[in-house]
This record gives sequence, structure tokens and C-alpha cells, in this order.
Amino acid sequence: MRTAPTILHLDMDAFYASAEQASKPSLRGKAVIVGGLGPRGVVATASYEARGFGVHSAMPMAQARRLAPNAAYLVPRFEFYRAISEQVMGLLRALSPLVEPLSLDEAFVDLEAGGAAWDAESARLTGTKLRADIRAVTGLTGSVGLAASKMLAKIASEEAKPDGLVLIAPGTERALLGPKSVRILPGVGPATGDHLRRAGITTVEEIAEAGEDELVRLVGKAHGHGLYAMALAHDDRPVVAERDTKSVSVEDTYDVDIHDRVRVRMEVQRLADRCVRRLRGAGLSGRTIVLKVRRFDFSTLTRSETLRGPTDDPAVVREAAARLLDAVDTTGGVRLLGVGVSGLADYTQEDLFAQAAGETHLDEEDTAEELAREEAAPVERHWPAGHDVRHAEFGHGWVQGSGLGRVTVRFETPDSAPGRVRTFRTEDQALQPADPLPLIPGGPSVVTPGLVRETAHGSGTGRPPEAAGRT
DNA sequence: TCTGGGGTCCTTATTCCG
DNA sequence: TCTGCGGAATAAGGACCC
Repeated sequence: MRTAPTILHLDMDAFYASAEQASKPSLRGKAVIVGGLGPRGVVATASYEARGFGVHSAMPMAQARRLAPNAAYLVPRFEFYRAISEQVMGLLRALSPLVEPLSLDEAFVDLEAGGAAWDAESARLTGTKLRADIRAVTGLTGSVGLAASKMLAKIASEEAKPDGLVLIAPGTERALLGPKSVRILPGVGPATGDHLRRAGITTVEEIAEAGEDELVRLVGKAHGHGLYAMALAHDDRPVVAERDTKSVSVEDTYDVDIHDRVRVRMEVQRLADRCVRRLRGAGLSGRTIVLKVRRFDFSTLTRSETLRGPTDDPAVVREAAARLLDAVDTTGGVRLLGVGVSGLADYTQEDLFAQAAGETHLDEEDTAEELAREEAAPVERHWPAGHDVRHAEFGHGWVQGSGLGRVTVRFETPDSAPGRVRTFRTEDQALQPADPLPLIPGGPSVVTPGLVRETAHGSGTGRPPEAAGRT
């Protein structure tokens, strides 16, 4: 176990919401809520102003709207966040080759492995400089935790939030951890928390007092041993730079439950195709196909089937998913469907001629289908809340809202003053979708692949990048 | 008030094989 | 041939994380 606090955990503050505020001057200092806007959406991130109203992530959007009716509600723009995230991860990799991203807005860094720090003093200096660099490069704030283990570094960054730095000095860990709720330990969620509370255990020191055997009895072997070690501040988990993907899945929750069995089958086929596109985009194939069904009453079941060898053939995955669906009762309606592939291999088994003979080419089919649709009914232009636009006369802005054939746009840019609002007809040709502008003047811009629209029969189908497939 | 989407890991039961 | 046992693979579900 290392003794110097040279593991760093970075957590960007209210990341999605802060990125939106940086991009839209009129939202600074205001309650901003990013998440799904449909009737079944949940909050992904709430700005600190919105948290003041009691809004937090994972909360149903309907509840958020009651708590903060005047907040700005935006759909997430992952490509935009990803671009910012890559800038931040770049700064981390300059500190050490050992960087372990946990999500777009969080990562561990082993400073010692990179020679960026070797003791408390150098670690604090590095952390302080990192926070300044992040602000300079992205305009956003991040919180830094420094400690001798991953668990403690993460707890430290939690304490540092927002916009701070906390270093846990070696030797002080047990005293610091002891009085805290068991819920701060990684792996203790609502269920385990309740479980422990019913056994009279609410704090970390009570876990330590209970003893390892008692814990294993309460929560199982792996979890018990892990938890007991954590409570004693023993955590040897290394920072791991590259971790292999274990599964790929897609799922959709529908605005209203689907009752029609034919429609259910159709959706499963679409999900299977989407899943395969992602799989192929990552250069993977897999052996186990998983179907997920969430019924009207929120009960969730999965059915899986393992093939003789890995596949990335859409027809094979579609057929397996369809077989799995046949064994599921959907009377009463379904609210969610999902298709996944696990048991991944990073190669495709080429010598199964049974498959090779009937190999399906997803992209060709898909493009043909898409073109047919476009010709049949020209798609009505839709304007997602928060997305960037450009107007021939008024310049760059973003969609504040749309409906009833109208779209409301606020004209402003990251470095302008809060801008004015104007309303247009949704089909107004002077108004076009646009890429986000860099948050810092001169910074790198974001190119949204979906916006690369070529004329008539070009390749721009508005699909995400992983959909642009192999030939 | 009514619960997203993308993952990871663990547990338990069952089956198959030797 | 019967029985027991262990291990591996598979299937389903659940907790947890961001």
C-alpha cells in the first residue's frame, strides 16, 4: 500500500450543466437542468443553482419541473461534452500515462507513476496547477481529491466539490472515515445501505467493529470482504489505463407503453440493428445475445442466448433477439426494450460459411431504407432544446424551445453578452442547425457528425459516427 | 411522483462433463 | 453401471456506478 497521497481523482463540477452555462451566457447563474425531456425523462445533471431547489440527478423530470418550474431544461449534447472531456483527459495524460477515465467527467490519475508527484507537497501543487489548467483550457471548474488510494481520492474530491481541492494526509484516513455514513463507500447503494442499517450498522466505523465474518454473513462473500477492507481504509486497487469492453447494448424507453405485439417485434429488430452498428463500429463481435424487457409495471426481465461463435452479423443478432422475444409474455404492455451483445471478441470468426453465405450488409440496407423514407415523407425539421443554430441574418444562437410550428432562438455565443430571443417558423430556411462554438476563444471546435449533410443522395444520413460503417 | 441509458460485477441455480 | 463430486459454462436477476 502506498503511503504518499499521489492518486488523484478529478470530478468536473455539474459537468453537463456547467458546459451548457459556459456555452450560453444567458444561463449563467441560473438553474439549468440537463436530461431527457420526454414524459419519462430523468435528470442527468442539475446546475448548483437548480440543486438549490432540491433537484438532483436521477430524479424524474416531472418532479424536477414541479420543484424548479422556471429552470432552463435542455437535452444532453454528448458530442459537445465529449469534445470538452477529451481536452481534460489530455491534460491528465500529460501528468501520467496511468489515467483511468470513469466517465466523461471523472478520472483517476496515478501521479507517482508519471513522476508528477511523490509526496503530499508535490501532489498538492500538481492538483492546484491541474485545476488552473482545466479552467484555462475549457473555462470549466473541476474538483480534485488526492489520497493514497482510489477510494479515498474519490471521497476527497467529493468533499472538495464544488471547485475545490482536498488532500487526505496519510495517517488520518481511519479517523476521517469512521464517523461517515456507510453510503460513502463505493459499492454501498440504497439496497446494501438498508441491509446494513437493519443490522444496526450505519457508519463506517461500525463496519470495522462488526468484523469481517459478520459482514460476509450480511452481504455475501465478495462484497463483504471488499467492504470490510474499505472500512479499514485498505484499498490496493491500481489505476488501470485501458479496460476492455465487456458488452455492448442499446435500449429505449417509450413515451407510452407498447401493447401491439407486432410493434414490439419491430422495435426489437431496430434495436438489434442499432446494437450491431455500435458493435461493428468498435470492431467487435460477440457470442451472447441479450434481450431486455421492462414491462408496464416496471418489472424487468432478461433473456439470453449464446451462439456457437462470435458474430457481428445483423441478421444473426436480429434472429436471436426475435427468438428470445418469442419466450416473453408482453401482455399488459412494455415500457422499455433493449438488445445487447456480450462475450465479446475483437475479431470476427470468418470461417463459419453458414454465416458468410448469408452475410447481411447493414449499411446498404439501412441507407436504402432511409432514402425511401425521405422520399416518401420529407422529414419535418425538429429543433431540440439547447442545440446550436445559425441564422442567415442574426448569426449564432441556440434553441430555447419549439412547438406549434414555431421555434424560439436566443442569439448569443460563449463570449458574447446574454443575447436576445426571436421566434421563427420551424421551416424557415434562414435557420440552420450549427455546431457548438468553442468555449474559450481559439479553442478547438466541435464537429457534430450528424450535421455533415451532403446533397440529395450523399452519405449524410444524420446517423451517429459509429453508424458510418464498413463496406 | 413514477422512475434514462450505458455499463460493470456478483450471486444463485442449472446443466453438462469427466 | 451407479453414485458422488467438482469445475466450467450458461442463464437470470440484482445492485451499483456515472
